[in-house]
Amino acid sequence: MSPRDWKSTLLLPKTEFPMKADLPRREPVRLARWHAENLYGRIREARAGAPRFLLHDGPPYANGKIHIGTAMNKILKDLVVRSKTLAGFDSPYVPGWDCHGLPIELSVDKELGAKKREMSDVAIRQACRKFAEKWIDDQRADFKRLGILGRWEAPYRTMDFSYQAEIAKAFGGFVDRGLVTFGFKSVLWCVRDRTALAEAEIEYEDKVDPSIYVAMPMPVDDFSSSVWELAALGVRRLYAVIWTTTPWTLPANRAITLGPKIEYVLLKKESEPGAAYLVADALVSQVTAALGWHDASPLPHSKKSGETIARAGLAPRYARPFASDSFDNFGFLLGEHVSTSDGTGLVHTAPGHGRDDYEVVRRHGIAVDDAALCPVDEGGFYDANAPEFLRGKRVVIPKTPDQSANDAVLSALARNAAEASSFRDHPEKDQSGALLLSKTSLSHSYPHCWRCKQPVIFRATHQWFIDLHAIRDEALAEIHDRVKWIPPFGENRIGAMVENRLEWTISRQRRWGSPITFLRCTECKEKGVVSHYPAVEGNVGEKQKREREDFFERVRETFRQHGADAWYDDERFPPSYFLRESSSSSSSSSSSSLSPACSRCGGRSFEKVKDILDVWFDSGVSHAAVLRSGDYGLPDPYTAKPPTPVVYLEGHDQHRGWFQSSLLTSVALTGRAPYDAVITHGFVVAGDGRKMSKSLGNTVDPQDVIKKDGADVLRLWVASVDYTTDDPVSEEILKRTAEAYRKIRNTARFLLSNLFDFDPAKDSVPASRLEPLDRWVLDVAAQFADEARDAYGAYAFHVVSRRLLELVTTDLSAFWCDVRKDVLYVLAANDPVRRSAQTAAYRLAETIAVALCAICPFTAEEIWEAIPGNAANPSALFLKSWSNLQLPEIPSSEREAWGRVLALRAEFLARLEPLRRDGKVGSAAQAAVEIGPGPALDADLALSSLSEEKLAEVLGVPLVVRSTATRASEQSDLYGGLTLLVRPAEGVKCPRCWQMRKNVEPGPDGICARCRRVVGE
RNA sequence: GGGCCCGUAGCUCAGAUGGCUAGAGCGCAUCCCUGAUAAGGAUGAGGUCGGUGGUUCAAUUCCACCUGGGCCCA
Repeated sequence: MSPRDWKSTLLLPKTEFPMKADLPRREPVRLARWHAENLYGRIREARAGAPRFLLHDGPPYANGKIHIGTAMNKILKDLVVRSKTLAGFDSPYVPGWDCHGLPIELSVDKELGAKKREMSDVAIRQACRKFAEKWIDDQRADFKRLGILGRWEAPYRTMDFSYQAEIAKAFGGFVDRGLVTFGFKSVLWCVRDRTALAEAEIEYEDKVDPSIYVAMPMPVDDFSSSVWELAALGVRRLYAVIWTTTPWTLPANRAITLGPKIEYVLLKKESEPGAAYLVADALVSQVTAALGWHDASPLPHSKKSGETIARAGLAPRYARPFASDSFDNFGFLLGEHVSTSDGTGLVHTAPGHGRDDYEVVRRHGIAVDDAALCPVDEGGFYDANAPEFLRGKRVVIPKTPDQSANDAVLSALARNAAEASSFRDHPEKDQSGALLLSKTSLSHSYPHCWRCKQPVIFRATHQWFIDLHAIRDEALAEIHDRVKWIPPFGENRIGAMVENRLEWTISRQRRWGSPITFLRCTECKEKGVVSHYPAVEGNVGEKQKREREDFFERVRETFRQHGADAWYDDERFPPSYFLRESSSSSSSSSSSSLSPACSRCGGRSFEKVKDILDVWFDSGVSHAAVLRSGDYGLPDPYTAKPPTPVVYLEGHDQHRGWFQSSLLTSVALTGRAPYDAVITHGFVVAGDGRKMSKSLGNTVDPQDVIKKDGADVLRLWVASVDYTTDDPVSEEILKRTAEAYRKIRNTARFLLSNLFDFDPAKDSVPASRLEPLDRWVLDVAAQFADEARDAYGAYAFHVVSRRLLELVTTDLSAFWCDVRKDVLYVLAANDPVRRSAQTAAYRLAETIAVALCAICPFTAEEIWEAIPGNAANPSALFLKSWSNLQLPEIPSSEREAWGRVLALRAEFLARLEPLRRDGKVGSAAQAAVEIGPGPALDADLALSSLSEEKLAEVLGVPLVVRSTATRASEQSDLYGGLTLLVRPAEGVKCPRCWQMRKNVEPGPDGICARCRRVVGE
């Protein structure tokens, strides 16, 4: 006869909650339900009227699949939104997309191929729109799959008609403030395709160019004599030596740039008494070697810094070549970009043909607005601004040697060299007296057009700018005084960038974007004059101001209705369309109102400017287009009372990008920063800390993680890293994350499985009647909840996830759950002690679900709905807040007492180990403890209401004996030398509760007295 | 080349204003349990705190330089 089956009399855990998460399969099901029941909308309704908190989405660019960095960014945002909701706020989230711009246009170019040439602007733009829409759909599906909660059915898109209208309005606002200017700027230019190129359209390839040294004469006059003791040095002729690989830019020379800290000397040749050549001290040997000047050496006491030379303050100081007036130049300028790694340390500066050149001139406050600064036309030919004998020569890719600008320039210079008198009156001679000192050739890396593969040039072209001078101080004040930067170094970073930024070039010669809505007078254009309507200048009369306002309002209305495509549709919306009076204009217009005229020539024929705005302008005005306009279901956060806090959260690369464009536009238009706080995160890198790249094969694809582990694991990873630095991700790291996930899941499952017969309404034990151990564990949960709430408040998500994991592993799984099994399984269902433990388990499960609901929403809800009483309305979890958690706390004295008791437990476990090693006991359940006398311990036990019996439960042993004897060998460090003896427990293992008991009944079916009482019979 | 930032055990993180044998969780090793079971528990081994120099009675913590890495510029 087999022994009786006591197991069936136990209340063993029971649950439907699966141990295996199977997230890749289950998450989509839950997602579909959230969508079907409009969870986002329900949360909005439930939180209506609550204090509002606004995370404003920075729009990702709609041209490809999301990568791990995009995923992390969106998950972090979701953590903010969900944790704020959890904190009781109404925290809406309207996701957005950045839709205009070059990358999309280029992709569409590629798709269209030759067809593009026959397509209208509007048709091209529609193709771009389709392309963006496709990727928005793709990305939206991925974001939703990540569990990001938001207004996905109505996101904002910078190509929305309403958004385009707001862009145009914002642009008008800039014009109104007088911040928009028009001028020249050096941009990359392909002379074959006759078009400006963006950095992304450039390929670097080797090219052979002339390498020349040129000496430009400096007059021996008051200026030069104020710097050097020329008379004493015996100098009668003075030259500044420059080096260049683009001789064709010499006719555009306007300055020589020196390094402020670089030391310069005067070189003298034995063979050429009376002449001196200015070069950088550090480059003397390099230059003399290159020129073959074996007899050259620096003049004594001629060493001067660039700063000294340039600041001497007397102009002009050198003769520039190829000019009718050689002294018509900006003289010596200072530039930090000057180096002594090659050349002469004196940089030939042509603001019409170089980016640095342009910058250095602008930084000296010199306007670059004269067409003569760039004597090269669209095809790369010298134009009327070049000396007559150079006109028609081509600066790059000449078809014949005769057409070569470089050759023409070099021979003109050569005619000067060595004072060859026979050329004195040659018509194709440079008159400045510049000397070609040396000409060799050099192979170097040079930018080429990616389409036609030809070398490109820098060429000054008409561009639109936003002048940042007027708003810089305001912007800096906002950066430093209003905005909270998280982490704090963001303040430095963006502050330095804004301080050093000269201007914002906002025009692009492209089609896919929001247009710069100005008209240009065609009559003036024929005369080579630029005249715009409405007035560009800030300082205009009332009438012009009103005209301008009307015009931009007309544009805004049109775009709102028809989109910015209207600007490109000259048939339906000719220039005159925009010149009609705005419908919102209040003036009683006479029916015979004349269309406006060009302020310069009085002409009435206009064409549209077809440049588009820099895409950073588009996304930069999202605060206006999305937050202020009301077009996307959001009440204006800035005028709300009290104002709604607005937070931006992006990678720290956006200090130069969106954070800055948003700040500048908002300051210019409204005088304040658009955000109250800016959170930045680092970049996702590979496991070894290096950047991810497809060629290295070290990328992690979010799709793969979702397919393998599920979105919740990816989310837990995001929540576990300190996002303020770079964030490595690798298979190993994700494996660790998945393990942590399983730990949390299994512990929750244990709690749930012990609630199968628990009805919270009927069976809950009030806090005052909870068992000491359960009071303690709920206090631990309360402490955790406080810390988690604070950490969420500080956006320190990794602190939340770490603390949650610690709670779950240490306090729950390894201790409370383990020790509580006896009570939960063995006692009668309704035993108050068991109900106490269940009450604790119930609250703990709730706590885990709530704490986890932002980090792992799928799993949190799964836990939540498995809690008794919640199945009917699982997503109610997402309407909970911390205050819904009922976690009784205990006095700190009791908490501290528990701390010491648990130290006693640790000591006991350590002392148990030798017995286990010797095979005397298997586990704590087979051990007994004899504890010596200790008044301090007695006090702690009293504080924590622990009888000897309950202390035994805490230690997980069947018996604790207090003895009066003190044996030195058993002394511990606790309680001033408390004695602690661990030994095998006496008695017999009860077949029902598996505890070692002395009171087990004899016979094959004998059980202990406690079990007998439970079982009855 | 410049600006900003980062570098604590295999992994993720703690380590106010410099001060005990640098901590936690995970992982790992060994052991236990088999009534959370493709689970659970215990114990333990792991760190020249990126490197060098300096300030100090004392530095992971302050300073300088170097090195590796990231972002943004040039």
